Amino acid sequence: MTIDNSYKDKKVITIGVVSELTGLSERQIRYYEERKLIFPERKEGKSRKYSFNDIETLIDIANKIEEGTQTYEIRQDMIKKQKLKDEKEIKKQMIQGQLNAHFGIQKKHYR
Amino acid sequence: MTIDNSYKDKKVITIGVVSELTGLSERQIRYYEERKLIFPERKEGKSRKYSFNDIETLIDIANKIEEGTQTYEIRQDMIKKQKLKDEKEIKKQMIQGQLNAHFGIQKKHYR
DNA sequence: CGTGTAAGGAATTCTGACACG
DNA sequence: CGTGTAAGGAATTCTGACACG
Repeated sequence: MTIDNSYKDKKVITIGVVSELTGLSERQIRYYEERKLIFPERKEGKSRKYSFNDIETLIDIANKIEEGTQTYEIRQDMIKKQKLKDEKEIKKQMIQGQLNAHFGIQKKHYR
Repeated sequence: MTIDNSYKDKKVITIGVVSELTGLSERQIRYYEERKLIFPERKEGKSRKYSFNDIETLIDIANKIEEGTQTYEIRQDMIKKQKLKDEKEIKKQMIQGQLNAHFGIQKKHYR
């Protein structure tokens, strides 16, 4: 689940290819960026570069819009989901911290 | 080993990005194509598109050339390796065929 | 042989704006 | 609100060629 993100997350695809792959117009793709739904990379005033992950996100966005969802709502949902994810991560780290405090040093004995 | 080739093999990257990612000049990248070492995709007279796999291949090529290997030799090696791979695949299928001929139908009884 | 470069053209991408609904 | 489009400019890519070694 955390393996091979190397390719999926690399922002290397131009908007033309993204358009072909998603079936969306370049106008739509740029607009969803304006509405803060996707975040292509841009080096020194150059052209936008997208990742395979961005493409999947775009397909999800397109589906939701077809269902009548507004970009604002989509954004709220994305923020909410991210928040939940962050909280889980923090909890996980806290529990790990507790465990380490109690058993961290002893661990060495087992190995 | 056969999972997630979906991204690695998709030809979606322009030559400019490939150049950045490999450190090779566009001239070099096009030349290696001329020497049949890489095979970008081109739709209707459009620009070349490369995959992440192509990028890895290019890095290997660059290393070999630095060592003094000529493009012709690199190509021969690639052909040889491909041949070995094909032969293994055929053998595998033949053995599978034999097994199926003997036990193929009975398999159903076990399940 | 492998690579650089200048040349001219074609295709791509970008932005800001007007339009419609 | 979400999307199309024409407009003009900038950046990208392409090919064939000459150059060097």
